[in-house]
Amino acid sequence: MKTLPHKTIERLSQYRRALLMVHASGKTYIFSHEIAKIIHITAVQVRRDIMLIGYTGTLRKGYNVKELIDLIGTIIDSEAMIKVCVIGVGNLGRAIINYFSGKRTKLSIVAVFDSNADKVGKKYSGIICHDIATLGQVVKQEGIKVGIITVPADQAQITADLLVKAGIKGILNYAPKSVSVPRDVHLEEYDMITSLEKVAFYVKTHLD
Amino acid sequence: MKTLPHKTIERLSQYRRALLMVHASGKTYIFSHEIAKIIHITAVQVRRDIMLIGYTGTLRKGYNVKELIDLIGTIIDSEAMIKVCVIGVGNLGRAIINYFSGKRTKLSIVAVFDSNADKVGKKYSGIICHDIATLGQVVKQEGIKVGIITVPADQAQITADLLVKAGIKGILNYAPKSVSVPRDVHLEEYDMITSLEKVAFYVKTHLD
DNA sequence: GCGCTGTTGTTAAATAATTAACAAAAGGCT
DNA sequence: AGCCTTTTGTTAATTATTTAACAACAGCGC
Repeated sequence: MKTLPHKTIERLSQYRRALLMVHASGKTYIFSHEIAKIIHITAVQVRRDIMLIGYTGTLRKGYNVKELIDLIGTIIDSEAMIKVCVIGVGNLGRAIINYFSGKRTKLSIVAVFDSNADKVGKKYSGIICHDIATLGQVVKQEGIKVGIITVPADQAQITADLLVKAGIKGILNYAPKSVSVPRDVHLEEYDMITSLEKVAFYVKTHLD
Repeated sequence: MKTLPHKTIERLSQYRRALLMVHASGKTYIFSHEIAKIIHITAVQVRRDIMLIGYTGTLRKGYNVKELIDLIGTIIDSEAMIKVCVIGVGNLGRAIINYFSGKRTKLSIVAVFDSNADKVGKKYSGIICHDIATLGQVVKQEGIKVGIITVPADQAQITADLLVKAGIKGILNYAPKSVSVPRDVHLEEYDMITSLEKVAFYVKTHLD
């Protein structure tokens, strides 16, 4: 299969989440427009994405929910479990740990790091907090592949460097400062202030 | 000016953040490639965005940092202060309140809501927490225009409905469930699990 | 002064993503 | 059976965004 569009990858994750809920409710087949409704996009886009991953539904019955969930799993999940760590146990770090724990079988937060001595040794949602000084060691030992940065802006780059040095392959950066990483490390960045300012912008222009 | 691309709006917010730092460091002029370096994008894109907002730099000197900051302000900020509220004082809600308070002059979180009686009446980063039952009243009274949803997934839609009914014009939804709103309310949604799964996907494909 | 270098502003080309269009087929209805 | 409706799968068109290309020009070195 040729490479999937980035946006399709994101939507596949959303489709799965929606389908899991639908599946839990006992429904076995679903139409493209029903999926579209849940995610608030168009049915065409759903069908197109599903076409891209090579799945085929049944005419006039729609897609088999279970099969589609499983297929999306084979596309976006790794065969082996991917281990994740969170650096920075502030409110945001705790929100992520708490919110994420146990939600996915192939993706798991296995370690948390902080520089604050009061937090080291404590458990957060069952995951023990290590001293950030031990990051390299723990990451290598556990085979952690992804790091989520939730430290203050001024420590973002240092943290990213530490992660890269430890052999991490993917970084999700929530610090309000862009970091640089080598080409072979996948980086996603998200800043809440930017999003809020964007909403405010459209609210403003709408008021005019 | 014709309408700016959505992506440009996002970048303007990032440019401003970067420029504020540069300004604080005492630098008065900056080249497009310097801005690009900070944000990790290309210089062409920076110049193009700046062209779109109608600013003109000085050849061989670059852009006047202060002027550019101010111009971006006139584009993305509202003339009057835009008031924002947060619904859901869990870890994520607190992270946002804490992180955002006092960062912008034209955008301010003025109220927080929760349904948990233990939280109502308490202050978070100086902002008092109201009972969610009073949301409509407070929003109207204060003239709040934007709401940030940080409640659990199963309460997301109810919360969105409440906000819309109260007359909110923009919503930033962090609950892991898409909500529907009328056409005239601007909606941004962001889900951390989707982002994490996306990173994991690219890490996986890189390992192959 | 003249050519060289570096930088902007802008138009054009390329790439990415969404939306439209529609043939094909399954099932219901008469 | 024949027709109508619904839904998929796919190709084509459209729209959005990024990237490339390059003219213009300011200042520097000689």
